[in-house]
Amino acid sequence: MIPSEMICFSLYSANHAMQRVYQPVLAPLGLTYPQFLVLMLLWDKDGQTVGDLGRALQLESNTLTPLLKRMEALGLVSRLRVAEDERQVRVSLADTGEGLRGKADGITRCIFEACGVAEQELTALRDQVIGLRDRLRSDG
Amino acid sequence: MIPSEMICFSLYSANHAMQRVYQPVLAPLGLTYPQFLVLMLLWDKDGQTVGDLGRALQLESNTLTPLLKRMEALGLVSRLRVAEDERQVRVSLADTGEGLRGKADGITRCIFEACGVAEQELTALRDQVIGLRDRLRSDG
DNA sequence: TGTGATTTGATCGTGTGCGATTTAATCAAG
DNA sequence: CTTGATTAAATCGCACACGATCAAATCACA
Repeated sequence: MIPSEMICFSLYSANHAMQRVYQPVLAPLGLTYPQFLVLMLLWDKDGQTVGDLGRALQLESNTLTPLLKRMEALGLVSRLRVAEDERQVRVSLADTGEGLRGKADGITRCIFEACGVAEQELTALRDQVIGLRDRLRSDG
Repeated sequence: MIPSEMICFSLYSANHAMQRVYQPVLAPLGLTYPQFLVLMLLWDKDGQTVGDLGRALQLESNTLTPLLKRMEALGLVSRLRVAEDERQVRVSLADTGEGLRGKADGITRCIFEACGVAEQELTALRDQVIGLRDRLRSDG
């Protein structure tokens, strides 16, 4: 059995292919793919904590903290301890991050076209992939 | 919400979930997930060049060279310049890598069970994901 | 109230992953 | 033959990703 036959490798390579499609779109904005994911979450709901973002992206603070610090240095977000619970850090959109909000639609449309699939078919595939992901998570 | 916006994330998170399933299986063998992928390719066909492996995994030499050097240091593979074309490097299974060959079936079966899906359904999903991946590649 | 357990981020080291560049070998046109 | 283009790896720098661990804040409960 060779890797290309396996579901794991199909996800591995499809994820890579997706990131290669995003790269030329995000690079002019000075964003990486994980940074864009964080912005998407904040555009939807600003002021989430590091833990909130981690639960959404399935990433821990050891990945998020340096990532968010880089985004802070770029003026994309700001980081502030929560007054009621000083353990938590609230992440909010800063000027540059807020300014990019208008670009999001164009980017997602661009990616959708690169998929070359009808919207309905893409939605069905997404749900199947998410279903598999959740079964994998529950077994862990 | 546009699906293309989410299909990317479903692949991203499903790939993460898959690697988390592999990790406890591979760690006792001292392997990482990409290292396991390389071994799978070599178990199928030994003596491939760096370029061959790169085309199969969609990775460049800047990723593969350090990875293969680590695998060489672990006794998993050996690296040798090709005599007929000194630009190429042939990667072959070494003792430790050959010795792990017998474990492959158990690992893939273990992953399959973690998916919690009938084989037929998993195969269909795999083909859809690969189809999407190839359309993404062709547009790039 | 006080003390141990828990929660939340941060830090550290290692292993990918990739854009850009470099080096060495081979090829191709004259 | 030679010289410029091409190809295959290697190198470098940077950004994730994660296991292990730490520090500080908060909680739980006697």
